[in-house]
Amino acid sequence: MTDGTPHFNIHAFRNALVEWFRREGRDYPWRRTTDPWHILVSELMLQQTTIPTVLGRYDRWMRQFPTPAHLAAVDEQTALRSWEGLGYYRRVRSLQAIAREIVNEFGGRFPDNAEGLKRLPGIGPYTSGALLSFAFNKAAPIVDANVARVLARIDNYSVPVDSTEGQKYLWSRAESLVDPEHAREFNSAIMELGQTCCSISSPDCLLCPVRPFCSAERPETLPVKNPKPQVTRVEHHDILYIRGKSVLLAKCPEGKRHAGMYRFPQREDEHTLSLPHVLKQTYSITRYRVTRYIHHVTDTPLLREGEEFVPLDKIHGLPMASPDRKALNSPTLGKLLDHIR
DNA sequence: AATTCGGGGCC
DNA sequence: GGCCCAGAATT
Repeated sequence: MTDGTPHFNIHAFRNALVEWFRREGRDYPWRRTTDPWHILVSELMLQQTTIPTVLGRYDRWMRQFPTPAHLAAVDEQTALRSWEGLGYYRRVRSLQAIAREIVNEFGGRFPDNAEGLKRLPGIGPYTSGALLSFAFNKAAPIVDANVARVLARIDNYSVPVDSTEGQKYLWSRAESLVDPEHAREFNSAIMELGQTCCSISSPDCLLCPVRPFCSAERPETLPVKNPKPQVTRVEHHDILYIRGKSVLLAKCPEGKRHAGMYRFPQREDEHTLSLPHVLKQTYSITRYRVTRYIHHVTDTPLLREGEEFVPLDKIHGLPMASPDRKALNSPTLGKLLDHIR
């Protein structure tokens, strides 16, 4: 059933969804504000990151950087350190670049149109629509994983939602559905529906406010997605080398993964590999399944580009990826580092 | 059109 | 362990 059929009354659909949201919608910090800076921070944090994770970080970030000027004023290292643990660190670089542009070029004001917003780094179709609707209450469409799931089910649409054709269809559909009178609430509502009634594996259609408008025959089988890339297993060998009260760390180069962040130096030579490891970790990063060994080196290693000795009391302030921070805070390494504390 | 970029939470 | 996510940028 689509809005071309006599059964689909678009006004009734919008009203049912918005009224349900007014009753049942959950309270998030980013739903208590229309300040574009606060909305922008929440949207960048939430890109490919779950609400529970962001809830644990959002308020602290907003206290530290209450305005674009606050983030614009600190160095990149500080921004990365504050983002630590959230991953996809390009997001915080984009956020800081936006903050500086807003302050220095736009007199502290955000663009309120899609063309202006999409020119900013890290802002694509979704985040642009989110800012326009959540901050400015403009009738811009949004399509995220929640909206894609809801729309695919409502239309019983079985083309992969992550295909070009699927994306084109969903964006067009979202644009035709968004309520021009209540854009902010409508977009919040359709996302909320995807998180609650219209969840992935066990949709609760009995509680769904828009069930009369839904064509899904087997909702749990929708949406269809393209297959994921295969997981590759890799092994990394890194070193812990202590000199005086300092530890040898490497700064990750620009343009690569974890750019600007610090890590334990990598060594894959036979001598290092022959040393027993003091720590073994396994973790996943994007499509890689990593087994990582940290070897305790006592002979002075040859220093490489980007490697430097960092006093132990300075390491806390440097940005590190989660596995490295966890390694540093592990009891095993902690015991070794206690000697130089 | 495919790949790169993290990490935590959940099952 | 595998799966998922309030995506965007790059190749």
